[in-house]
Amino acid sequence: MSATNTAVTPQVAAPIPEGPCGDDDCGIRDVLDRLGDKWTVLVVVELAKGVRRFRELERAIPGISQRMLTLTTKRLWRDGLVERTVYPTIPPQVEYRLTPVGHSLAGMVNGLADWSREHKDAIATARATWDADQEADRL
Amino acid sequence: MSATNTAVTPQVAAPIPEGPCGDDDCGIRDVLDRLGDKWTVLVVVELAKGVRRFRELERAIPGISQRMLTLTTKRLWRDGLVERTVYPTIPPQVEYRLTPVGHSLAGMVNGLADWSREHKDAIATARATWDADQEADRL
DNA sequence: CTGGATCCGGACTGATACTG
DNA sequence: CAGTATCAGTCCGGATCCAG
Repeated sequence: MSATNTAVTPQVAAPIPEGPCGDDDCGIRDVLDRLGDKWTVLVVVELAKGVRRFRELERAIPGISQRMLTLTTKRLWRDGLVERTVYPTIPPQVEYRLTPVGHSLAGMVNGLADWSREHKDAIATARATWDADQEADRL
Repeated sequence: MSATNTAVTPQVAAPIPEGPCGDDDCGIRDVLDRLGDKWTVLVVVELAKGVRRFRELERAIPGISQRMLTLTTKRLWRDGLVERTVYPTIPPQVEYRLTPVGHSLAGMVNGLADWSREHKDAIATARATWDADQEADRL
């Protein structure tokens, strides 16, 4: 961090060659990186329905592992999208709920879900057609 | 897929063996898997501005490799989100442009971008605060 | 109940070299 | 210019065991 002495530092310390950011691709990445991972969206959707405890989330999202649930909720918590309330009882009890920002994200996600449902068939069809064409071309 | 005798051909017959699918997490995965990978969004955003050739896309998206651009465009093409026009000239020339469906996706993406820009700071702040708190707790 | 720590296999990505 | 093929490095996700 001390810029005073670091004369050379042959490190590849140039991983921020971001350039474009001209119109639309500015902070998109931040959001999509999160939406990209399998579970974040599902957790958000589930929490959009109301307050949930750890176990409840786990049960509500078939296939998620404790590890992933922990990581996902932690990230959402860290980003201020989820509020985490701990009751120091025995056994422990932790409640998760969306913050206002989290709710707005849930809104976006629902928009995506709508789009997805709306174009799902079209995409599937296009894909099938494409595959068929490729097959045909090779023969 | 050549259905020889399919009398009815239940196109959408697949009831989607998904477990939950109760409200919102039906086909979301399909879309987000695509939005998740680093480049798809950027390509879509770029193509939303107009027709682009391969090289143009490559230049417009700093950091993308030919390989990734090829894969990304191919996937979008396959899904019917992008149209691919080949001019058998010398040298070859290939144009990419969004299909109507692709444009609607671009619309969604822009919505995400707006949301992202709107809450970017809030998230950054929350994250910083969170990190600080964690630090504090350990001391 | 909640969640941290570790091991490990698979998927995705990027760099490079080659073809038409 | 447009695209394919190969290879190696990285990271994510899942399973498991352990702790408060």
